[in-house]
Amino acid sequence: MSVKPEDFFKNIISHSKEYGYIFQSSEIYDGLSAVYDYGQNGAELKKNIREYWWKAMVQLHDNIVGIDAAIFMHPTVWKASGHVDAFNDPLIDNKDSKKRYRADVLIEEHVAKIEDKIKKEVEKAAKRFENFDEAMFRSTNARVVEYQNKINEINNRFKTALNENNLAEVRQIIIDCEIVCPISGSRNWTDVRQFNLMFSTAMGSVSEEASTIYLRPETAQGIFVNYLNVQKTGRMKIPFGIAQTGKAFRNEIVARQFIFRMREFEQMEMQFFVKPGTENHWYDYWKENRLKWHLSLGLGKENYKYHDHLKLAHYAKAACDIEFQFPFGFKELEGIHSRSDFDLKQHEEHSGKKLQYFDVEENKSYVPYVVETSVGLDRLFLSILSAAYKEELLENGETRVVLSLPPALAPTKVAIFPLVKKDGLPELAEKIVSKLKFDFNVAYDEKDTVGKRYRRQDAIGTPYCITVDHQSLEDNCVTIRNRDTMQQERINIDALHAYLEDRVTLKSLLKQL
RNA sequence: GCGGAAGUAGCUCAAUUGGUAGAGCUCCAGCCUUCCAAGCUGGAGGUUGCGGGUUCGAGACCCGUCUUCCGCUCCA
Repeated sequence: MSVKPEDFFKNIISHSKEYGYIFQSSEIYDGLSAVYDYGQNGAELKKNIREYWWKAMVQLHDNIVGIDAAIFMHPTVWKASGHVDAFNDPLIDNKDSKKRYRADVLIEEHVAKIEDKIKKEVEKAAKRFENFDEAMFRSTNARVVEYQNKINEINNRFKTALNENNLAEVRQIIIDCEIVCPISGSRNWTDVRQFNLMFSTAMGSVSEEASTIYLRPETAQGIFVNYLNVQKTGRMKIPFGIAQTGKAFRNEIVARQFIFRMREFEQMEMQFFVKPGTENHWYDYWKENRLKWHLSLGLGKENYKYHDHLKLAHYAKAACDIEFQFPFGFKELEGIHSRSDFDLKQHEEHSGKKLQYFDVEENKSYVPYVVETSVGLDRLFLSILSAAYKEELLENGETRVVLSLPPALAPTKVAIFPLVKKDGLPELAEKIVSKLKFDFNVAYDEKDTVGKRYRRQDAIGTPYCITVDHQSLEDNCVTIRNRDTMQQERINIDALHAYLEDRVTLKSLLKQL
């Protein structure tokens, strides 16, 4: 590929728009930042990816079932999950170094520094005196008392400021403490801004009755709050899983890189409930199983790798990402997390309901542990699109743009052309269309030269093109042309259905798993 | 959010120091009848991202705003 990487990514974005895959949201009104719409081809591709995931998870596993929980949930759900706190950081920028910090972290670090000073005083004194009484020293030594008062004052001010949501005061604390930026060493700070990563809206028709509810930032909680419903009504035995696909919303500070990080995105998650003590086994199982699923798409083994997390989220015991080589580098595609019993325990606490499982073999109840697989549908879409997009230089010197999508996922499976627009060829082509259209997405095109029509289908990733010629009227055969190799073979019209069935259906992918 | 670059037809790009917005491809109708985008004729498509200002006159200059791309953090 002679194209520069940054141009290559730009070309993919242009191509997506030009061929009806992805449009920017509200484009005629100048667009909306980090929100995108799927066009006529994008919607088909996305639907096919979702369906492949769903079948691989739900249909092929007899112990996994799927649900579709609402986007709106009771506000307490997000208190229990930790999102209200964890997604709520006061941020401040240093104007000189252009670095961004969490205001609370800056203050906490400052307090820690003062505590260090106290510690040093204590250590010095401990060396000087025999029979050293530390508590006595701390309460009487003038310097230490002064330090301690300072710490108390800062902490009190900070706590009050946070409770009152007084961001100006948070900034004032930073200024009063003479906190400097570690990089620039300056005190040239911006205002403190609160970034709530959850979108909120109001429920209720009358404003007094209205209560704030959130648009879910992840689909997982819809599974956890329904865990008992599904387990009981489905007579599920541990280990079992609950799968779900759906929209989630995050008010990202920096949302960028096309559809990689959007404010509204779609997740495909599966929470697997296991007996405590077996979680490591299932964690390893799903790590392997999910990579296998990705590899079945045939986009190249070298484009995937695991990335084990060293720093873990508050709920996690172990976590790893499956990363994909996007045009802008290896980035997270799917996360596999060992979430322990954190979520169900939290919901037990906040709801007051028992969310346990009675294990007949063990003859006791316990809160199951959870292993989660969570993949971003839009990221998956982008990974497939960017691996499929190719600008080829042909032997005759021409270039060809082709989307080598996995045939089972392609929006249009087959295009049917009459070689010329007369002599009864269109009629025969139409006949083939009406025969195939019940089982496959088909396209019909009679405009321009056949070569041009091939290229148009290449550009949207149609895996096969069927051409009806004069000979077809005599021998009932047509040529079928392969998108990737551009090779043609002659095949009887009656054999078309079986030919396509073997090559373009989800079944062909599912069989590999 | 901060800094840098950019925004002209569906796409890629022009437009002399400020003087009537163009080309190629695409698209549509027709001719031709050809198995890999290249023939012929005609046609559609733009309040130059949006709003204001300077000017006799702005695509160009100034201010604001929106959006995209590249860096700085988190995540699916």
